[in-house]
Amino acid sequence: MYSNIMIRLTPQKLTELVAERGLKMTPQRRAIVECLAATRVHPTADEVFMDVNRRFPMTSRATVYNTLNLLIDAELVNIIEESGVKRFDPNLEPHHHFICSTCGMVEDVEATDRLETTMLNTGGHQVESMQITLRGTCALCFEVKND
Amino acid sequence: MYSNIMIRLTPQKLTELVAERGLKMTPQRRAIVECLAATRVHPTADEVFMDVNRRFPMTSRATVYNTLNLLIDAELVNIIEESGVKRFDPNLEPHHHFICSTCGMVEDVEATDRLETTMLNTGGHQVESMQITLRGTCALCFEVKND
DNA sequence: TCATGATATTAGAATACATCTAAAAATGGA
DNA sequence: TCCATTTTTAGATGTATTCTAATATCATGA
Repeated sequence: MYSNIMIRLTPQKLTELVAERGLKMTPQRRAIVECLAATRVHPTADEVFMDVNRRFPMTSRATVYNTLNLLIDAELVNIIEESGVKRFDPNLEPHHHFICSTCGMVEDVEATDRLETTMLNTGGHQVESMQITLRGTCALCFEVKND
Repeated sequence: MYSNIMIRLTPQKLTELVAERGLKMTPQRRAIVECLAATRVHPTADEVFMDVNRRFPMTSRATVYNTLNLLIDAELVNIIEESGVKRFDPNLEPHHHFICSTCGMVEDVEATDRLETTMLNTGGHQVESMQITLRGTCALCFEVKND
């Protein structure tokens, strides 16, 4: 399902960001980025917080939120909002999402050129990005339903 | 920009819903639906609350949230989540959205057949709906920036 | 290496949005 | 009109995020 050439957030990208902006490299920032870089489940802020605290107990929520916001601001992480929950997506390759209405799972869907070429009438606004969200029942939940 | 044939939530639809489910018709429910039916700005729950309170002072937030959730459950209203804010959309015609990154404005974008025919590889999941979100700078904000 | 100044982290308070609760009020059918 | 049921209400509670200000850490230059 996933190819290996996907562009992803890496610890190296954090180092670049920190240098660019005159920020400081900290173990917390590194741990948060490593957590994001290692997962494909689009974790929530709380999931990142808990993951980081396994390795760095005493990491505060404020630091997790600050770092996530820093990464979003730098466009190294995208945000997905669904059912009142924000999820963080470190996949930098243009792509879309499938969200399961039953279990809430969010999965990346490869973008195709065909769909990127939009014919939508946007009423004179400057369009900078396009995001498709597919909703439905994931293969697993569908199986559970029909047994 | 908007055609007149758009399918929209109407007070009549509320009446039908209430009859269908054995619920009761109340002035609060009617006022909330009238507020939604009359607007194209995709109001937040708080905006609905304030609008309804202009005509019905003492309407509680709980009632507004209950009614909005009832309408969402009945699929008479759709929800748009952006920047941590939920907005309510009474346009029932399949359509997409443009969101201005500067002012936060959400505008409906007509759906075209061409785009509905998706060629996306969805990895064996059952896709039930497709929602496109375009982001950028709206005509007004673009003008302000460039003067 | 160390001192220095700037930046980051922390715990807990504050805020914002949404839901829950239980008592009072309103609805609509008999 | 009466009555059972549903709805509404104000305020409490819950949940996610941001703010605060004191403390700790980082990285530069001496």
